[in-house]
Amino acid sequence: MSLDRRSGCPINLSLEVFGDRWSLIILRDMIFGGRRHFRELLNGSIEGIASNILADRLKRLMELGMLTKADDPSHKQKAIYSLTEMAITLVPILAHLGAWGRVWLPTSEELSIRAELLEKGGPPMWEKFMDELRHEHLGMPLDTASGPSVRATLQAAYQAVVAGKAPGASPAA
Amino acid sequence: MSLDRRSGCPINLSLEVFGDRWSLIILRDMIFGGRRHFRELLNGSIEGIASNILADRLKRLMELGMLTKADDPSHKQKAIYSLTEMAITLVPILAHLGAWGRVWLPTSEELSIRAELLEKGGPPMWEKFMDELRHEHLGMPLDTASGPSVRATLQAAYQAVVAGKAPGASPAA
DNA sequence: TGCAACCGATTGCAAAATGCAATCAGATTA
DNA sequence: TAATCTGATTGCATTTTGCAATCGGTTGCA
Repeated sequence: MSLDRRSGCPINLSLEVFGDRWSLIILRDMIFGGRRHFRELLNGSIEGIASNILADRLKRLMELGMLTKADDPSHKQKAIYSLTEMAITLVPILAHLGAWGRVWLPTSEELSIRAELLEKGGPPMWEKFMDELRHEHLGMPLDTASGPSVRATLQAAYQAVVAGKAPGASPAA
Repeated sequence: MSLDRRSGCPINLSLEVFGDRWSLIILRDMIFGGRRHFRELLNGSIEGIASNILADRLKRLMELGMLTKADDPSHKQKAIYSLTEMAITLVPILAHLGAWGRVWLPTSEELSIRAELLEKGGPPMWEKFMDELRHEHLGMPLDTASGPSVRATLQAAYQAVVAGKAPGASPAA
């Protein structure tokens, strides 16, 4: 896909790539949620994307070089979507965006705990996370002695908050 | 203005604020271009925003707490728009966004030189810039012995590139 | 073998957002 | 007083979005 190219300004061009209401949501679910299939993205995101919009955005993101698509060997009709390096390098931007939104917007506690952790982890954590994504999506080698994955760490924090808020659950899990 | 609040996720809420094609362009022109009036924003941006969209987005950004509007004392019919702290803290995000776009998208040299400088300046430069914006827009005191303003520095670099590219101009300015 | 469930989409349609040009009333300038 | 500039507003055609239904093929299970 070619950009409209309203101007050659880096900010404008970035907006032409993901300056809509869904592209970055899809990337967020792939990056932080680990989703790789159409249905996972369709049913997984709390915002409830429509299937035609999802199909359109996946196609667009592929044409822009942010995603690739491959056949899932285990299921003949399943397609598996992978992030490219171009998309993986969005991690610091998403971290900043999450941090900004957490400060200025009415975020919910359980959904902002991950942004908080990612902010506190800072660039070292982002780099570790990007390496893990490169491993998952690009098949790059991964440093073995690196402890639990960043995604697992973020997910555990999320679960802890949800458990703490759920009625009857043990807050001191 | 109330957000649609598709979800309380910080990234989603951030997208609901400026996840469209124009809001961040307007903020970019105010932050980096120093534009404060309707006409400056209308005619100044190279992307060419329509006046009804500009009016709508200014209103929306005001309702979201990103901008304020006041009468310009020098011209009775002129309105002057100011950034709030909420908008000023977008500077690091814009810096990251510009850096990302410069790497991955077909940016033009003259329009990406500012992003490059801002990236090289890093957080210290961003902080200085934000302080200058707080001075301009919020009337905060400014450290006096701080040299030329960040905006002037960025603008000078832009002019130098433009002069170097212009036929007949002196590249070694 | 049958059959329901699931796969990645596609289609049709109404509603909303966008882009564009013309226009507005008041204030300023010449 | 006439032209120009101010921040908008209006009307209208085009585009995008949101939503529900549906599609042909695949899979898992009885």
